[in-house]
Amino acid sequence: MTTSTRAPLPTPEQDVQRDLVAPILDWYDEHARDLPWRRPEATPWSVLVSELMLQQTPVSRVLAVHEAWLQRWPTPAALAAEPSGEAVRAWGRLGYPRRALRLHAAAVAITTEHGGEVPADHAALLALPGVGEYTAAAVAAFAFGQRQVVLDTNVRRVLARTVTGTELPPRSLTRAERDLGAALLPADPPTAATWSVAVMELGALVCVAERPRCEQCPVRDACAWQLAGAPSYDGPPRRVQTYAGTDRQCRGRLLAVLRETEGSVDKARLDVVWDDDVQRERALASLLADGLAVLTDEGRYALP
DNA sequence: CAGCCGTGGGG
DNA sequence: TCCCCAAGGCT
Repeated sequence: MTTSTRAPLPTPEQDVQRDLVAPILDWYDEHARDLPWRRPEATPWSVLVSELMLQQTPVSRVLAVHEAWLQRWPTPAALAAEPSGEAVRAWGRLGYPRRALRLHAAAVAITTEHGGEVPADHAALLALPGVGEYTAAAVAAFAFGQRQVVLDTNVRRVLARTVTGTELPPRSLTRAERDLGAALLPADPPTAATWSVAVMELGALVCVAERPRCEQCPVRDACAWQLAGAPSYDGPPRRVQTYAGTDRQCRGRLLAVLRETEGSVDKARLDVVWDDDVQRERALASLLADGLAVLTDEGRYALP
């Protein structure tokens, strides 16, 4: 065949498409987990619920709670019709229970302001309680197939390694990372959405934070971090989050009592789960302030 | 923007 | 045991 023009030299974008994007899309096609919120029949509400639950919480612990949640509240309106305390109770031990409150508040907002339908618009999603930049982009992409830059901890780590050549991304999201994410995003919206979930999956299953399974990685040969000899992270030390003895642990103990109790409890029931009086009172006050607990007219405590 | 907000599994 | 950290958001 004859061509009237010589094929142009590959641009950097085309190199990236060939070396990074295509292999990761192929890898995802073969290795993607079958997760409920990824199935074709998954509703935007199911996706939104999953995203809130997955914030800082592993998939393995989300699965059962997500299923029970969707069974009980298949629509935002169904959840909005119940007291927020029921959301907190059904949240179980997923952690960060304020997320349950935010999800309930989001359900109320969706019901009252969006006719009961999860909005598809990024700005409208962002306005929902508990929905930040990441979650808004994720829902727009995964529930509605939009072309969005989705930058979660997995994506940031994969891009840091494969493109930037560092073991870990910066502590906070940088302009450079946003630009990089935008530059890599395929032009076609459905492909872009798949790309976003594919990079996340690679980060979750292969390009993990500790002991990455590089031997399984589809882009190992193109990985800047590998090509640089896999230098270890040299930034400022990452803050280790202490937990034992903290207010967080104390709040968790107190809320567990309320969660396991139908109705209200006497304060003595709370006093026995934490020895330090000062810390316990402070934690209880913070739960009340957060709206995770209420004080009844009888001086007892309960979920809202 | 640094600090805070839960919980449990794996190495 | 202890340490790391897992699809962030909010103030």
